[in-house]
Amino acid sequence: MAKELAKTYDPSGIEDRLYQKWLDKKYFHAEVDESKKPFTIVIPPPNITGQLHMGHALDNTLQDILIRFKRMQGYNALWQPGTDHASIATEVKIIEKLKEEGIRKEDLGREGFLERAWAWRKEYGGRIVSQLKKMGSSCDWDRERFTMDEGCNKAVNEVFVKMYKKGYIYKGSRIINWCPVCNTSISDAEVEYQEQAGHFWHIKYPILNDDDTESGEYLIFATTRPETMLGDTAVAVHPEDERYKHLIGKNLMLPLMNRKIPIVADEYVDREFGTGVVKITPGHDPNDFEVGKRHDLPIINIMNDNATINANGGKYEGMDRYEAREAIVKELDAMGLLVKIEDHVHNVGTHDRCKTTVEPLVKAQWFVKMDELIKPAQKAVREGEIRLVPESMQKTYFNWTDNIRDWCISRQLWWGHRIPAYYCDKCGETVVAKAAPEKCPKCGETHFTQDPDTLDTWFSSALWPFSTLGWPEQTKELKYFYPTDVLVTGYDIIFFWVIRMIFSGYEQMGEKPFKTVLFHGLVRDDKGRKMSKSLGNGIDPLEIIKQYGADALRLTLVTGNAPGNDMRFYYEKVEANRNFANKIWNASRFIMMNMEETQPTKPEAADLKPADHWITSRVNRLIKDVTENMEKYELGVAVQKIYDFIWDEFCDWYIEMVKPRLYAKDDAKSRNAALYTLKTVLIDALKLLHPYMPFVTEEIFCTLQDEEESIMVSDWPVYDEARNFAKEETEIETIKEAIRGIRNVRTEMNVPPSKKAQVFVVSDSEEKRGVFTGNNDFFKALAYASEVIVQADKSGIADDAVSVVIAHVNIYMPLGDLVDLEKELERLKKEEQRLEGELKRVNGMLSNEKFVSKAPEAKIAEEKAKLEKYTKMMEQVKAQIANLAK
RNA sequence: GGGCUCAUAGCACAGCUGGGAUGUGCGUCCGCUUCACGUGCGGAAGGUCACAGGUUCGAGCCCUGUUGGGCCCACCA
Repeated sequence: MAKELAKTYDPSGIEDRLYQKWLDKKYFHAEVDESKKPFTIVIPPPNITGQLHMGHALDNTLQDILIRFKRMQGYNALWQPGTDHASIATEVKIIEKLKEEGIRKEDLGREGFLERAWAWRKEYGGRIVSQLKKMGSSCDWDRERFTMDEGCNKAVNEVFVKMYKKGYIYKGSRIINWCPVCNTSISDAEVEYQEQAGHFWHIKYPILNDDDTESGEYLIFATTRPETMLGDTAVAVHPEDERYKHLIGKNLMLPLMNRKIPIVADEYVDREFGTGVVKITPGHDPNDFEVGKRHDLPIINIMNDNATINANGGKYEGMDRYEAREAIVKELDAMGLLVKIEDHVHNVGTHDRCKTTVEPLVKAQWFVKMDELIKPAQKAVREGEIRLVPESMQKTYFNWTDNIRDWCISRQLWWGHRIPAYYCDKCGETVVAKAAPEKCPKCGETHFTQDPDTLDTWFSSALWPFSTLGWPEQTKELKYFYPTDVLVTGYDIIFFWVIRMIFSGYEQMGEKPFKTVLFHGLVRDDKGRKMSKSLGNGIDPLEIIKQYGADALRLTLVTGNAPGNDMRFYYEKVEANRNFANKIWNASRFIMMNMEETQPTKPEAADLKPADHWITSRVNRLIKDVTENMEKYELGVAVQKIYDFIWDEFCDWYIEMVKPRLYAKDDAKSRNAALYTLKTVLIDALKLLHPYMPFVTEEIFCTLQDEEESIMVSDWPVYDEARNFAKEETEIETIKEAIRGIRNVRTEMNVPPSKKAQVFVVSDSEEKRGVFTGNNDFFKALAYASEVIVQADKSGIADDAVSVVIAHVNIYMPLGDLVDLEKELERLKKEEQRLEGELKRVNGMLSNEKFVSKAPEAKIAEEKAKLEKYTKMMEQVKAQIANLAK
């Protein structure tokens, strides 16, 4: 006996209950099972600092759709979840919190700070997970991992030591990006360039004679960062520059510091730009650093880690970089060395986390050498071993891999994987090992100090596809679930994450980490702007779920969107999708109300009507299309088809067609056949929809079946040739066309629905007449007919009856006074015109010799059929016009 | 400077390997208390598929160029 369903679908309450049921039944859990084929997705681990935002919502919806789809198809589906320690993001957050308590991280010391950090993780780390659950994500939570858990740490150490031994990891002094606020180095990828209004300070340095006396001549140049002059060790000009050629090799006096510096020649200088003279500060500018190397210039570091001037800055020691800038400009001006100041807009590198202007500094850091490592990653994508969806992302991918630079992996932070390098307290020997060494291999000393730095967050994320499956242990999970099948992620982290996982997979596992990468875009606000904290235009997915339900949100995020494209978020769209959930709910409710007394049984073939075959054939086709689309990751296209099928074909047509049979209780067999078809087609549609809208579909499925079984572990529908009914499809299409024509005419004539009329169906084709007599039950109802009369000719039909012309059939409705003959004539003339156009087009094509000789036969046949159809329709319309004119 | 990407109805978007602009949501107009749903039903209006060439029997889709958005990388001091 079917349960009673509420009149409108209310997701609140239902969703949590169903999710709990799925958890209790362990449906999300996957165990290694050699008898089944695995299908694996590893989650892009959200930051433990994170709050669920629309980006997560989209990312996780896509993954959940794929995993539920494959699970229903019979795969052993594993969605491996976990979270990321997000070193900088988290450390910044904790420091902020400490600040509220008036504590600096140094006060706590490393141990104390880490204690706080772990406590923080314990308190907030689970928040994002519980939020993902609200989305309906079917992750195997029993396998939840954390990028800094014991296993991941083991994997990190293993990789670090191995790559160090291979020479892929090295320590070197390089100019790196330094964030003076976070007090750490950051990688190139973490630098964000911002346009800022600044100044060009034009400054001149005195040129020295060979005997070091001032020549009275000057070299003028411009700089945006005058304070760096304290660290200048040269001035460069272009070797071919006629203006300065004679000065090359001479020296200048660096003002304020009173240091003699050379004039060097370097191709790097652009003669066209400014005065064609560049001051060289190898310690504080990446380009200058390179110039310095070429000319063997000394590197002078004038800055402390907090961006104040150090002892090398002479009397400016202790000043902040901007304070020093002001003081220096003032003094140069006083000395008459400041030529002019210009306004200048330029790009300034800032730290993407805290927006502080980064300071290029020369520091000893750990790097990963990329030139060899990247090769298999390039090859894999080039040769199709790894597929990127959409394919156009390959271009971005190669743009990155082709220009790759060594990866700075050390961070001067405490929260993260500590670098497994140990320095001998006595002789300073470096030992890289998974654990602290017993004694120094060089001097035998037993005391070591571990490198204080930690690793870039992405170092552990790069190992995620295999570290989560147990690597470096050779677990059965690793053997079974690796390589994973799909990675779903935003195109914005191709470089940060995707590329690094790929080369790490090949290097550590000797195998790709995943077969396909499905990219999605950004979720923007309704004006197309990025959602951001600073703009305050972010929309909280949890709020949407509360208001409209998770299903409506999920559908909103995937419909009408192609892979890799950005999308805009509209409340109206969510509302529309909420309405869709309600629509299915009510259709199901209707079916169940009609099944209250008896459950339908499988009908005899003879009891099935054309309409039943039609909808069966349609859903069968839908199964094929949707499955194909989903296999190709065309998730938005697939769900659009399901939506259209359910709303238009199933609800607006089939249910309406079947109503007369449900209400007429005298023909039990026909009623049973209709109910059976309603139920089976609905179940098929629900199954197809389930990956997208897991909650409503489950609730209805369970109520409909009246059992505890779950749709999420039911079998995915399979296309079945035996459920194809081409003849009935054409038949029903004819009836639909007739009904649409009748409705159309009636609306145009302002005939109220309550006013029923006789409907004459005239056709010289016996077959066509059969179609109408065979479907009379619903045709009569949907055509607002008081009576349907099917006959071979026009006898007995009033001359002023309104006519509807469809292919091979003429329909007449004697509406008497309700019809304005003038208007009717006008309508027919319009129809005549339309047909004329159609005929012209078809004839044009068919009389084109080139078309007939070159186009495929099927296409030609199609056009010929149309020609015949339109010709016939034209004859009828012309006859009717002549008739009315009488 | 280099690369990528987009331009389709008033708005936001789909449109698979080229075959009548096929379509969705919102909006607009007209009509409907039809016993599942007004979170609904029926009907309608609205598009030179940015522009200019080309390939083709045939182009929204392929090629070239132009214009105008967006993104990424580089960072000329």
